[in-house]
Amino acid sequence: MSNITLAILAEELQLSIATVSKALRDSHEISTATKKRVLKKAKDVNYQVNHFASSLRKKKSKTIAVVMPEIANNFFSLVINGVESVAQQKGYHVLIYLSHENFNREKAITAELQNGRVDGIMASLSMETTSTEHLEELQKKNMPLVLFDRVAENMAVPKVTTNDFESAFIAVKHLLENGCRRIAFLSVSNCLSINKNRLKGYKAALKANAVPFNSELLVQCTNDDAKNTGQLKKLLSRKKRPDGIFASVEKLAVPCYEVCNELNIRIPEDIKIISYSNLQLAALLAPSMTTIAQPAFDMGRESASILFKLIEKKGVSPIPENTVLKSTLIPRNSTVAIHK
Amino acid sequence: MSNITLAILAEELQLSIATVSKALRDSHEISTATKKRVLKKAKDVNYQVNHFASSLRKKKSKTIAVVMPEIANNFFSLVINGVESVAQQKGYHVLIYLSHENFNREKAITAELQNGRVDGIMASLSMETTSTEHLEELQKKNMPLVLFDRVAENMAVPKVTTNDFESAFIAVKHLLENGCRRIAFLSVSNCLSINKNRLKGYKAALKANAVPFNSELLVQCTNDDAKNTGQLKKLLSRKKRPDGIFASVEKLAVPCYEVCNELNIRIPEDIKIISYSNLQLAALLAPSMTTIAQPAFDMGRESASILFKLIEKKGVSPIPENTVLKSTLIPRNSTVAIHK
DNA sequence: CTGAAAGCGCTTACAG
DNA sequence: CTGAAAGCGCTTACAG
Repeated sequence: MSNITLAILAEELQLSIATVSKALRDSHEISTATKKRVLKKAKDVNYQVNHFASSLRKKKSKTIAVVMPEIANNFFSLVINGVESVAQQKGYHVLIYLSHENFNREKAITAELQNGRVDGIMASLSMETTSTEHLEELQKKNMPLVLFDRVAENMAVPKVTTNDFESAFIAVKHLLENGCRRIAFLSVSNCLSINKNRLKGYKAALKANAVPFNSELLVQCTNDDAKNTGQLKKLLSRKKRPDGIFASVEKLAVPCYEVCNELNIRIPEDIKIISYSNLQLAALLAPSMTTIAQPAFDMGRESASILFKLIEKKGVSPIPENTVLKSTLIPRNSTVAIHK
Repeated sequence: MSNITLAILAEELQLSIATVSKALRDSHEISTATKKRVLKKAKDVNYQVNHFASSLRKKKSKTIAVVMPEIANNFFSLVINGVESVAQQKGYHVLIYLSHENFNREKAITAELQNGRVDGIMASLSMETTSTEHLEELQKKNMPLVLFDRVAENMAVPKVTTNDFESAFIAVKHLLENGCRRIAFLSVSNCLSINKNRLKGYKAALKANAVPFNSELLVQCTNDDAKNTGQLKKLLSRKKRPDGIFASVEKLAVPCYEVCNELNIRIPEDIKIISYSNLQLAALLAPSMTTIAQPAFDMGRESASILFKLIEKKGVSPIPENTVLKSTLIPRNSTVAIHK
């Protein structure tokens, strides 16, 4: 990367570096004629500001980091899409880091981001994350931080979530109304607030319908697909097996379908399934899957907007706001009541 | 972001900045005792090297950019996953840029990356891209560049692709063997080499089976989902409608299913469908979809590895290598022959 | 309106 | 083994 510097430009134009620099950033101190000359030359030789020098001097990087558990997942890639849409518009660059649901990895990532490489951070926590010291470290350094979806409720930072209690309540109510009485709640971690809220919604729906809560129907899954499938097989092989499944993550729904196929359990006749998912394809499954769609793109866009406000210290209330977006229940054939 | 600098560290340790800097990077010039002291202190106060100062000085950013058409797509998110796996291991940071299949956006992105912000670039071209001047600009500046999947064949840079001719040949052969005679090829752009190769494979398979080529069955799709659906509706409403569909992109297969449902065209009885796709879920569709799975994760990992070699100028042959990975045909129910 | 100079925080060739 | 000094390429307060 041999590059053109301000010094070279200044030399060729017979101007000082300062003048060229100011002309390039359209300073009012510089005459229009000079600006024109400089701009033309800069364009001709394809001059590009050295980002490191500029960032070092200005102490701003115009870069944000998005830290999340994974990316090969419709939800998170839609989030990135949303983030990119704002970032691009505001001239920010987006670094991506994946924790792979691993707490230590998440800690290592946030530790590395403290050196000013980024102006702000968006994070969605790993399923293993129970402590928030690594995030508080960022706060202490005044690093703008926004949490999304899988947030730490106790932290005083802006959070963007969906209405987890409500959507779980509605989903479980939907299952109950379609005749389910033994509804298994598949979750991915019981540490995260998102799951706590969904569990609360689940319990509240049961209570509202006078269905007793049964802790045996809470299944905690992991990041290991094979293990999860095994666990589900066990669950669905029980004598008193569930007649409804409420999956808190898209990736848990797929093995449910697979295990049901394998064990000849009919959906929705024998068991009804509903899952959080953003896949359009859910409509084409056999049977089509009832889903709760989270506004993933909007979450990304919203989180990024808040982060940029925070970075630019514009219109930010001293008390961090919680933004709660609404998920949508999309009823399909995996939960319809079968009238015999 | 109030930060600890080398100067502060040096002050507290009563050492020179140079010594502290060298100690931190484990220079052989520094005594073990001093190194220990410095390292301990650095850890205590959570010192982090300022990335911009360091990058400016060393002219290396330890950052790469991945430029691609979109991300809310299983293929590209799996690619990112692969990239991240190598980047993380090699201590590189990953910037993501989306062209949204827009040529001008792609040009703007690559133009912005010329200022040394990144040490290298991985790119997959937009469906609108027909000229490669913007990439040649990067080459001229000696920016390490690797193209993947949607590559510009004429450029002398390392390319990572899949065996598109072969996989198309096999897919079309599969359709022919299952009785199809009028096979529609849905493509996304005829500029990209990937499509040219797939088209060649398509034609070769027809020829090998003595089925005449019919240009009416080539359907060029766009980035506009609604438009594509309309086009497909027209195609499938024709009197002499196709009896087989070969979709070159995952996102074209889904509307095929939808339109078939709408028009009461049975899959696979009336029409057989095969598509490039990496979705596991394809197995759970109604009917399960025959796919050609591209090794997306491997492509990401491989491209990134080559890029890092290029950056570090280790073991790079003067002639850029073409890496061709193999896709896999996974036969499912959307293409099985129905024996009456 | 233009320019000289300081300094952002680091790394490294050189001196001692 | 340690340190003084130059310099990466930029921005900006200040002088003229």
